[in-house]
Amino acid sequence: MARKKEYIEEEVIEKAMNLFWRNGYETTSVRMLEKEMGINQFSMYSSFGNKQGVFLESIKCYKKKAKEELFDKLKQSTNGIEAIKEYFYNFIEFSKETRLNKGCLLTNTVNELGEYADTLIMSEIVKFATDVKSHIIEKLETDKQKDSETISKQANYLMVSLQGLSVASKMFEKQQIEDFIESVFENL
Amino acid sequence: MARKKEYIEEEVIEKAMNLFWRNGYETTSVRMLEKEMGINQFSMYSSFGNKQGVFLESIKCYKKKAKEELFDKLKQSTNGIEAIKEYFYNFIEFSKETRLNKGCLLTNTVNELGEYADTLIMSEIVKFATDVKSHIIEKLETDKQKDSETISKQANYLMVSLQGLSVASKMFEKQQIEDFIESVFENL
DNA sequence: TTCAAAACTAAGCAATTGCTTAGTAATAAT
DNA sequence: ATTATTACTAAGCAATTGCTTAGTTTTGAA
Repeated sequence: MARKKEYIEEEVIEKAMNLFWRNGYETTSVRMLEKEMGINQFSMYSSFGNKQGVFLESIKCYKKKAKEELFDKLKQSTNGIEAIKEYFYNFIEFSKETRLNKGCLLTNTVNELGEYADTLIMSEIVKFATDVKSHIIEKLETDKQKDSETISKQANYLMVSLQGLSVASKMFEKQQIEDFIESVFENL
Repeated sequence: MARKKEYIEEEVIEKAMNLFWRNGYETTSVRMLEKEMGINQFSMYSSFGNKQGVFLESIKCYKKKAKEELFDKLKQSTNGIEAIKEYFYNFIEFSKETRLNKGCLLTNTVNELGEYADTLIMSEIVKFATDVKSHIIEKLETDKQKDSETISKQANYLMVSLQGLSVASKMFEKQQIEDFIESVFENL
């Protein structure tokens, strides 16, 4: 009855996600998205509603990639704290760009949009952060000697360190980043 | 011979700086600057050339404030590592906004503009980061027992931690931030 | 083969962006 | 008082923003 789409939504969203990741939300225009996704504006709007819709789908795509390449590996690993350290190094690989890294898409976004960010976008970011933290807590809890207060404090410590890693890897060299990761885990 | 300016450049730049700090570079429009600075676009352009010029002057203003409220205090203090910890807490106070903080203006900027940032702006950011690091190294060196390799590694660790603090304080609550600072200094 | 439904192209919309310019008002040495 | 110099107001510039719409093409059930 009706004409078929000439693109696969998941495929073009992955392209959009990568552009947002490299470029940020505000400075990525609909024209740039058009080019990168390889589809017309009409198609974009009919598939995803508006620019924010494209971004929300991009976040979903990012979460999926992060799950596959970061969270699943963390869960599978059995060597406690060392597994979290591996997670830090995996994140650096995950967010690698050219010479410098592109950070975490969601950390970048909260840093760019701040508290004026759209409610929908913000709640997705908060959900993601909660997820990451719970994965870290889960790993910390494999050490039965730690009381819950220690776990909470160490989880906060690691979460903020991870944020630092995300931003710092966008402007610092490899050596400084590795110094940082090693130092973070020296005392746990 | 000629008419007098009806504003003091340093005064209106401080207002511009605060707007950029709260709002970011790209999302701050010339119209918003006009309102905040209380001067006409013509005056803005005749005093500072263009939007980038206003921002570069805002960076100078930020550096001056940071020197007065952060670096000078750090230099004066004599209690080694503890002084750096004080610096971390002072930064939180320095960047306080409403419920959440507004981070470091320069960290925000590098995170927003990335490597595509204007050369002039980027070099100001790098210079600032170098300054901060040298202040930290200077404080670390007061402990004569530390060899230069330890100092370098600890300086990198503290620099990235500071970046993490800047970003994390924009989205995390006070408790998590304080947990982080305490943990950072537990092992030094 | 017909035809309604959906997807395409491309032109165009109002609003906003950074920036400029034409015209007027204030200043102080002459 | 005149005059050259600078600062002001406010209107307007082209370019870009996110988004829409008019018109055409493809599709497959009837």
